[in-house]
Amino acid sequence: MGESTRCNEGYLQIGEAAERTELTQRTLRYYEEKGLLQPPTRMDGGFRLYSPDDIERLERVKQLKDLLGFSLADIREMLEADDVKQELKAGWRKDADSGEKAAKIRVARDVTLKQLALLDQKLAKMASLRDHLAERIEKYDGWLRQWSEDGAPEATPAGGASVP
Amino acid sequence: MGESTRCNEGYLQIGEAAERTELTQRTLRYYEEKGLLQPPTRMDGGFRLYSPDDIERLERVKQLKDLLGFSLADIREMLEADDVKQELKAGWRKDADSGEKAAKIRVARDVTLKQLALLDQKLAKMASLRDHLAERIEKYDGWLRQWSEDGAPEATPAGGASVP
DNA sequence: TAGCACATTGACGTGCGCGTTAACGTTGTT
DNA sequence: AACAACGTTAACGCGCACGTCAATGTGCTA
Repeated sequence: MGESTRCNEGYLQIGEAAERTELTQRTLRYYEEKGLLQPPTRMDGGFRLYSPDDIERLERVKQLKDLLGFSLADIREMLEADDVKQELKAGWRKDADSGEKAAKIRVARDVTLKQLALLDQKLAKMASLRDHLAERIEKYDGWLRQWSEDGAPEATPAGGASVP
Repeated sequence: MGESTRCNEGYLQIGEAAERTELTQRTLRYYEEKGLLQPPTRMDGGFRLYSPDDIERLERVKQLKDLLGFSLADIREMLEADDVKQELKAGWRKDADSGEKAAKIRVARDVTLKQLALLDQKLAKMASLRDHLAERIEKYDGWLRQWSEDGAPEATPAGGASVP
């Protein structure tokens, strides 16, 4: 078969996982080594098998790295809150006493809150920067208008980028 | 004198410049080496003297680095638009023909526009991430409420971070 | 003029985030 | 059984963004 319906239900080998996430195999192994993913399951021969959840996590790592420019260590920290969520999704019904559960959830909640606060700070600063840029553009346009009225007459059909 | 009213009008030596900007002397020299600043003026002996404009620029570099996580090369590019602004501020009245000026300004404007578009993309993605985090917190709170109603009764005065 | 804080260049070192190569094992097909 | 395609670990290398000496020169003060 040319098309690959290879491994069990949506589980991917490292090559395919790398393609899907647009990361390199080296990077996947590196992230595993650095504890950003819990080690994926292996085939009998030792080949890594990435679950859909693993893929999801890899995509979150990528997102965080591209977006925030954080170090992998920082990202590792941030993802620890995710882990609690995963533990919830998995078989937690029949687990230990509810006090522990609640405590863990509270920790995860607080961590997430701090992340949110941090993100809001960044967003605010970036918004401010954005406004500065916008102002500058208006100034430029002002100078250009004044120049073309006052001085030499020149057509000015500059290419524009839309700002939705 | 204990207080330092040292160099001429607001010009700072590298040590003080480093303090003001919260960067290291090494970093300042490195940024200069990499062309992020035009080389500052020197005293007779060769000591660097940073003008207020230099300080401003350093602070912008820092802001861009912290905020966006860009490489210094990227930042260098972004700052080239700033340079045009500076050229405007300086003696440009009696300069070359107005066609050149207008062309330069148009270039700067377009570069700035692209930066703005990029920033808006980032902002959008970050806002989306923010919403995800907020949703998660609500879910956590939901679980916690359900647990405390359904199961063990426990006081829950978790420390909160305000989100203005 | 001595002394001390501060600066200069130059060189080497460091941690991160991978890239690259080598030597070797596994899978699936023919 | 043979073969290509894919995977494994281990090790070295690299570019970036500086940190950290070392040897030397400068500025101000006493």
